[in-house]
Amino acid sequence: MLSQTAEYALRAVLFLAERQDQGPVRVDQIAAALGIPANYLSKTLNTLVRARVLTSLRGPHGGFRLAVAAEDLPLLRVVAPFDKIVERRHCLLGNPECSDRTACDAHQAWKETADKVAHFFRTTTVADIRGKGIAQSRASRSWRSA
Amino acid sequence: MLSQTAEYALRAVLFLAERQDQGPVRVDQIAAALGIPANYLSKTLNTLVRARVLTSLRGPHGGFRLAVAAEDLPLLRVVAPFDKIVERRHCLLGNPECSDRTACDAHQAWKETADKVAHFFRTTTVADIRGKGIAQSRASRSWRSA
DNA sequence: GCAATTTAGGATATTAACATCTGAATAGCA
DNA sequence: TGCTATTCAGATGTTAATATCCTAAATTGC
Repeated sequence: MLSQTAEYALRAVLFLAERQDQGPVRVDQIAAALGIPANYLSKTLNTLVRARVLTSLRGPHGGFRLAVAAEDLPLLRVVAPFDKIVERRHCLLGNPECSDRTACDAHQAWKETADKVAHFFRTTTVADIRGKGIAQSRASRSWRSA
Repeated sequence: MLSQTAEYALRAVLFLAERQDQGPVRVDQIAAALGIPANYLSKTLNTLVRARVLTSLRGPHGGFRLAVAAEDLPLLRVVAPFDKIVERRHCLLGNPECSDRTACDAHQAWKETADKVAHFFRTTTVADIRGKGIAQSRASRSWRSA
């Protein structure tokens, strides 16, 4: 579903959301806590900095922190730099010319499911899944009412 | 979403479903029609034969055909030999110890979406998406009633 | 049985994802 | 101000997925 890299990114951001008030967190701390290769995570977090999801600070007392409040950070923004979740999902069979009007055979049947997935990543924020034991996310709530 | 290989498999099976009554179809015919590398598709179709999705016939007038009626062939059976769609979807963050009872933070929020995807692949058959312009698949119908 | 055809599948390239290593920037202190 | 420890950043290597090539095995028709 998610690539390894996108999964690392998401887990790291969730970890940072927990420690948002404790100043910058070093990459080796995150890597050790989550069991992720430190140098690779460094590269991944760097990508998130360029995507304005995180801010970084070099030197002693440096590290990473969220650039946005967890409440205003949809999962899509964390994952998008690595996986083309929304775009590639438009056609199950990967047909580039497949739009809603000139639909391939699988398109209509798949569309509804794909929209659910896209909706989840767009509307669920980091804050929504930060605490443990959440019964229902913002995303699933709005589905039910839809 | 789907690996390249799984996508090839699905497109080929859909193509075969269209020609189910016209006898076996050669791999080079399928490959040419769909723009897929022929030798690679040959391997992929061979995997589907071992998975009892297709039957093959060698020699002149040989080729591939569906081993099952399109109505009785869920997309999951076509895709499963290549991608672990259902299994890996249990936890968004790939935590192997993450079950429904000891859920990771993201689990509950993700579960509902993942179930939708799994349900689509399990309940949508090749026949459901064979014809063009299908308004609503079997899968989406049952969601609405749920 | 022989030749033509077509799948089966092993061996080999190529590409992209994943992981590791070296270098650049910052902060604090002498 | 310049030195050193610290930490992020970008370049380099490694593995797995994708694609190609080539030979073997099976089937048909003559």
